[in-house]
Amino acid sequence: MQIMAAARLLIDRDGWQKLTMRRLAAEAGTAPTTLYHHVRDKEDLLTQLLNDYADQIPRPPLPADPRERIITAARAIHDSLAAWPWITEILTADDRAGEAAMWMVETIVAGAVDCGCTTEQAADLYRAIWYYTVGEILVRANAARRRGELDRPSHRDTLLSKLDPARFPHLAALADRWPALAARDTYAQGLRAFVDGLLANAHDDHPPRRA
Amino acid sequence: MQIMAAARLLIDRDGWQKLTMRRLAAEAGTAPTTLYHHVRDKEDLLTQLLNDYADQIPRPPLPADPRERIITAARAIHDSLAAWPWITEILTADDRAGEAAMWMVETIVAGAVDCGCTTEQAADLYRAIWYYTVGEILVRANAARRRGELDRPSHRDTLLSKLDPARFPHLAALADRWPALAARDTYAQGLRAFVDGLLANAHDDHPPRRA
DNA sequence: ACCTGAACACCGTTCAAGT
DNA sequence: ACCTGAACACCGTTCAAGT
Repeated sequence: MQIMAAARLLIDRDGWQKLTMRRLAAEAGTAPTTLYHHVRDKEDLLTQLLNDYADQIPRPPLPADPRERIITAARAIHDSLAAWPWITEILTADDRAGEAAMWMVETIVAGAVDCGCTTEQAADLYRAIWYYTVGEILVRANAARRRGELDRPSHRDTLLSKLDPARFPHLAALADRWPALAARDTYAQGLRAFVDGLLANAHDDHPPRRA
Repeated sequence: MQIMAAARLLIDRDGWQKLTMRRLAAEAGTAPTTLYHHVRDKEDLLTQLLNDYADQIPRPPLPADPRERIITAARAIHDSLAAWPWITEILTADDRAGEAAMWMVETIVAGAVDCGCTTEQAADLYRAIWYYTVGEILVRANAARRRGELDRPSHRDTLLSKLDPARFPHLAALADRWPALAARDTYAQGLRAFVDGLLANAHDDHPPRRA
């Protein structure tokens, strides 16, 4: 559909905050009111965009080891969302996450069960990983956007450099290295630690058949 | 300030999406243009609201054990943000997190260092916990808002109940229990697992002096 | 069927003018 | 100093009317 292509173009060029029905109509070469014959309202438009994108997320080959399957599935979703981070904002603001992402949920829950979790523990593990993934994408995407918009010195960085070393000894010592540290992509590393911790804690409550 | 009190009232009553300069002026009993003598613009207003709230977050007494200090600090921030979740949206969208939250960063970094982490590992640990915390609050707050707005059946839940059991065996089996499981507050449990996993992985790379 | 202009009920913000 | 009405440049959406 013509409209969806125009919407994708505008979002990539100007950011999704700048997408309005009127701008979209101008880009698509129609009247704003015409759009309402193709989508119910703006929310519906964004949902369709979300689902189209979700359907495109490639399913990676899954390793045999269940723990690695969990990590592979989470990383696949993370990397796809990170490539178009505004999608995540709709995903959390909106309910209609499509069936497209369900393979990831199933894969993670199945992996956790194969690691010896109960189904409840597996569901909790999935949710914990989802929270971590969403948070990482939102925080880092907004930080990146700000770096692009602002000229140079972020508020947080200047605040860090002026901290009282008596009250904040570790932060003051880290201040000049902080921007470089915060810019690193540590998602995968954190994910691995999280999965390890979640599985270990699950086994404490409910030891698996064979350790 | 009169204006800030009115803003808090409106946000609590109607949600922060509904807060507009014009509505706020009406509530405060002035003209919309008058607001601009007290705040630079709408973003400035939200930032002031954020900082006022952050200053109020109580600092809990910190236990002696460094791992428990990390968990206590993270939970204190989490619980405060969860009580007024829209704050988190501004916190991620906006850069100007005040000095008020810095004690939490310092406490977590210091706790990680006391657990044997290098400063880099401590900074990574803090960031990972922050991502998890932000994600948990945003996802759950939006889910709760939707439960309030929508009449009853969430899209996700109906989608879950119609899953093909052949392709999604675990999810299909969990479908009817999913809403109840997802409504549970598992933040603290996940936090503990995450901290355990992060510290264990850090020690693999860099074993602490005394284990 | 598909499209549209006019219109409605809103926004955030500026600025010259009032007390 | 503090406040304000008029105005500007926008929004999303509806609806009767056009082809």
